[in-house]
Amino acid sequence: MTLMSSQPKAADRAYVRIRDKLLDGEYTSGHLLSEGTVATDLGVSRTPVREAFQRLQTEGFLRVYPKRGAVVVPVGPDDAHGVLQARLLLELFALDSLAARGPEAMREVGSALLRDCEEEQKQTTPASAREFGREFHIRLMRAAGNPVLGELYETLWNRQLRIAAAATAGPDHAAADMAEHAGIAAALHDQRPAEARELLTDHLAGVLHRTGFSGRPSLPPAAGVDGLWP
Amino acid sequence: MTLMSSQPKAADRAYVRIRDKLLDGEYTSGHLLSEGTVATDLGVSRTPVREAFQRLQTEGFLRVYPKRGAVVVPVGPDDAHGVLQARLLLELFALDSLAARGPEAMREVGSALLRDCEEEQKQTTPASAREFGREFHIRLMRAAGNPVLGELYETLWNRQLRIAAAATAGPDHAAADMAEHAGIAAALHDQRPAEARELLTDHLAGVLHRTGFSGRPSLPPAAGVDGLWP
DNA sequence: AAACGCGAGCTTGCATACAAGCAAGAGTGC
DNA sequence: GCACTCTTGCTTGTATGCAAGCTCGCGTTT
Repeated sequence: MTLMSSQPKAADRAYVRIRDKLLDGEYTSGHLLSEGTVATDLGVSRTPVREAFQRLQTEGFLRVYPKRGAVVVPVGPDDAHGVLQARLLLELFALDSLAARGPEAMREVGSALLRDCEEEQKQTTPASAREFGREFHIRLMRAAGNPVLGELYETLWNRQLRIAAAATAGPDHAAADMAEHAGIAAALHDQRPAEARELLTDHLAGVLHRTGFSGRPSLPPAAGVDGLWP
Repeated sequence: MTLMSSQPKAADRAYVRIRDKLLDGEYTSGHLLSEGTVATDLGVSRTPVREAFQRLQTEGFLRVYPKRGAVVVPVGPDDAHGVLQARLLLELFALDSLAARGPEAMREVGSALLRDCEEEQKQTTPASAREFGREFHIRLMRAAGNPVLGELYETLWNRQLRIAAAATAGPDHAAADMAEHAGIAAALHDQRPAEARELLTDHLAGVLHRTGFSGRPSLPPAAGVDGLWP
């Protein structure tokens, strides 16, 4: 009889451990790592590691070269800006969808988020703060009512983990994040969608800035509206 | 010496063949298929099939249940509407980004797309039409200049393949698609971004409608603009 | 007759063995 | 000294063996 009850699969454990090593900088950008070495490093066979490599490749962490190995893809300013712009596009869409569903929907979602923000602020740890940020934005995204975009956003979040890693590693940017989250939730609760939009834009700009990158994510204006072309 | 020169990996072949079987309806929605049967069916071992299953799961074709098998996820009206709305969001963003880059950028991209549209129309086959549609929209998306969103869009396209399969299988919806594509390209070429936006919206609505689903994909208005809440 | 238990046959998950490809370096011929 | 080749060690890709889990149905028991 086995002592382990309902153990998560070795492939999942390998995925998490490798991802953490990537986020902690143990595997540095540009480094070439092989299935075999990682497998012996984790104490498992190559098969689960291979599975984890594929997941990490689809999420943008690794790039697997046939018969060569997998390189840790470096994350640069372009990637950071691209991810934040994508988040801005999707999350503003979520806000607009929520607003279009009516004031009571906004109030409901806003109050729930606000309550959990306060709950988290009571006793927060770096780990819980990181997890809360993920929950906050994913719940906001789900409020749009489009499951397809919700799933897309989750992969997007995994992509930005490496970018955000630098941020959460800093002083306590978590506090700033939390305050901005609460502000967005409050604006939703008070049914001021325009303010929520501005606060969200500022929040993502803040995230980008706190990670050490310059610039400010923005979306292009709707093409063809008066004034775009004189 | 081996007769096969630079053979693509068996895993890739398995992926394509399984995906085609899914698109052709050989594997019907809700059907439970196992690695072993598919492996013997394709004449390879379970390992490449397993790899293909994972890819197909991330793309929304299959859902793998531990120790049970993989079920072909059914695609319903909600999925169709969600995918088309997501496409609308991303592609309108691409148009706006392109317009923001200036008139000459629009003209350049539009003329290139228009030229290839005419090239395709000269001699088209069902297979080439399907491939051309993919190329058209992906190139449009890449014109936005955000690689992250570009990759996201590709996964989105793979997701909509099952939805579009019904459409391309129909009479000759390909002709309608092609005409609408050309219209969008022409609007870009003539530097009328507002018209391009409308034509793209109509095009996606047409795709949804031709697949047998009702409704029309739309985006919510920007929240907080005057008139949203009286 | 009904309910319970348990084993057969399926499945996946992981480890390992084997083949093939790529790169770099040692060695040889010039 | 230089160039060329071949070997050696690494890597991935695929097949296979084995253990464990989940279902279902048959047999036994009550």
